Amino acid sequence: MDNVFSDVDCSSCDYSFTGTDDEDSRASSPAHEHALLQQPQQQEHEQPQKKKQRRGPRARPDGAVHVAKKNRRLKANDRERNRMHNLNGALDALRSVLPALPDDTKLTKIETLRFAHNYIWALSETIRIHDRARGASPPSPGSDARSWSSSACSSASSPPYSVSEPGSPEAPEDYGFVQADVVYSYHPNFLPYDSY
DNA sequence: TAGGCCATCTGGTCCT
DNA sequence: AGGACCAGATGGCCTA
Repeated sequence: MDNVFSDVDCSSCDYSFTGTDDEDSRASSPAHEHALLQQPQQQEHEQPQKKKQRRGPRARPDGAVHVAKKNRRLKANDRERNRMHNLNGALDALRSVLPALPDDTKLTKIETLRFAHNYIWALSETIRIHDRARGASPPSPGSDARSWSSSACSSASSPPYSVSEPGSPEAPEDYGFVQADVVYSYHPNFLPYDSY
């Protein structure tokens, strides 16, 4: 719930100003100089002998333009950071509604997505089987999650899996949950990663 | 120490 | 023009 940013520890925030830059790192804004210029990549590949050549004496634009450019970049970095934090928050929220693994290990991002996918599918299967058992009554109108499961999975086919990736399951049994009633006894040792 | 996972930066592209 | 989104690159941390 409130662990939305739990995995965003600030261990990675201890930016050390490396002072290297391809462009120019001197235009650091005091507001977030902590987020600034973690540009190790440029430094990393800087050849000791061959100094990285600028494109010419005019490669560096005049100060004002350059500073404006730099500021835009910094703002973009900030937004991007925020965006990723939001994404991680959503991922955490997703983790919080998934059954917890016994060893309390935190699912990785990809595992979370796969697990959620499997879990939704399994729950949908449960509902479908339950509905069928109650007299083959069609899914109630307006049913949301069921709609796709009853249409796309009308014959217990695999859930719609838009993210095609190598080894992505084609058959339901590849999803870790073979029978829908298995959901009731959700297997605590289910390792989503292994299914792929 | 290699490999996996992650956060961040960055430049490109698309959209409003 | 500026923001959102995306993918590649990079370096840090952790674990087998």
